Amino acid sequence: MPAPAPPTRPALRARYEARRSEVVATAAKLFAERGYDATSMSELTEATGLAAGGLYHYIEGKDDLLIAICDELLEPLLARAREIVATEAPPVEQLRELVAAWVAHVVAHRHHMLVFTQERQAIERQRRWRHVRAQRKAFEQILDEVLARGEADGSMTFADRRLSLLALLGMVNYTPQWVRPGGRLSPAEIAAGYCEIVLSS
Amino acid sequence: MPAPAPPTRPALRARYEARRSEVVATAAKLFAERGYDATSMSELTEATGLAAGGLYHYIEGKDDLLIAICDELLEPLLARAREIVATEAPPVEQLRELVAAWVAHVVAHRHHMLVFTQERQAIERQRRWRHVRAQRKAFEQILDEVLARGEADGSMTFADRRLSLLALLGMVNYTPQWVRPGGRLSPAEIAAGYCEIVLSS
DNA sequence: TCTAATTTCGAAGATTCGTTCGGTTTTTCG
DNA sequence: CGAAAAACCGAACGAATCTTCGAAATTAGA
Repeated sequence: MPAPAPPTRPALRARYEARRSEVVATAAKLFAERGYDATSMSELTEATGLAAGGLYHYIEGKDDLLIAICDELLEPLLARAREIVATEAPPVEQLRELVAAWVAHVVAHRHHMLVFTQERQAIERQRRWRHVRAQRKAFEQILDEVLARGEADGSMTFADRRLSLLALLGMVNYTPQWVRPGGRLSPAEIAAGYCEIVLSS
Repeated sequence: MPAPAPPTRPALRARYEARRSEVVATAAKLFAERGYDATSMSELTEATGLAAGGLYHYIEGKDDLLIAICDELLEPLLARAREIVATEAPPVEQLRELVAAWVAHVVAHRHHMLVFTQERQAIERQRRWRHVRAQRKAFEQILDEVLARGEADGSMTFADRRLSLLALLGMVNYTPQWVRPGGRLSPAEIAAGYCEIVLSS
């Protein structure tokens, strides 16, 4: 997973990874604003303060950045989602927790999320894109299972559960396109609103 | 609006416009599959059967295609939406008609719609992108006004009307990413499902 | 302090891409 | 038919791109 020349000295690993993560975050911002293919490496060198050679010390190539952005977005979200569904809480409560964590994550990592949703074709032409797809599918399955348990115990009602899942995915994935930091609604309020819309059928 | 060399003979205008529209549709398919920046003009010449020079008989440049795709998508949809809200029907009925027409349009023009939603940054760096933005805003305002009228006469209830509008936009805009021609649900069923989700708060 | 590891530099190279333009073929219609 | 318009061709150009590589500068740790 790490780039071409990760340091062998253990003490330097942390600094290296932190710097790499900075580079990835800078790339996420640029890619979200201008698009992946339209962002040149020279724009990235300018934004990071590194020269071309220095940049390639932390990444394998431009492709690598796309996968890194998705990984940094999906891995912690998926971990949190697994924590929540491991709980004994009833399905409705689990769903509220899931959507709250999800929306908060999406808002906090707007740039990563915008790259993830807007650059689908660019991601799909990378070598390691199946890993990203697997993580996305895993998260969607966790959601679906919670909806299914809620439907089974009668605490949720859906005209078509699959459509409700897709609607929820659409809502949340669209959120980073309109949220503004310090906007009228907090992430928690947005999440609560989405839950009410989906659950009150 | 037309490309560099539109025919002066009136009888040929129709054929010219039809061929141009074919080119735009072919471009929409390629852009939707591979992304705008990642699609080369030589791929487009191969897909259209035209050579480079012949292609530029119908378009001003690669940029032009992006705007043309959005225009062909939004113009008829906006016209239909204006027809619907000019009706005397109650807000709930108007909303159902709007969403039905919208979803049907989005499914019928999946490729155009995928380009419109996925290539936002590419569109925004074009000269004529404000026209596209205005059409999108106009459609969203029509939707918002219908929701507002429904809320005013008590036929609809929203915890937060703005959030319900954004949720609806998210659902429908996400639809082309998962619909398959001949899938389990018809566009009409999808639209009805979305309306139920949004209205039953 | 000294050395080996790490970080950074930046010009050069190879490739790809969008567009142009002079000319040719096909079609229209008087 | 025949002349003007329309449609089309495809090689070539200039610009922009990502990545490489050898060397220099900096830093860590003994």
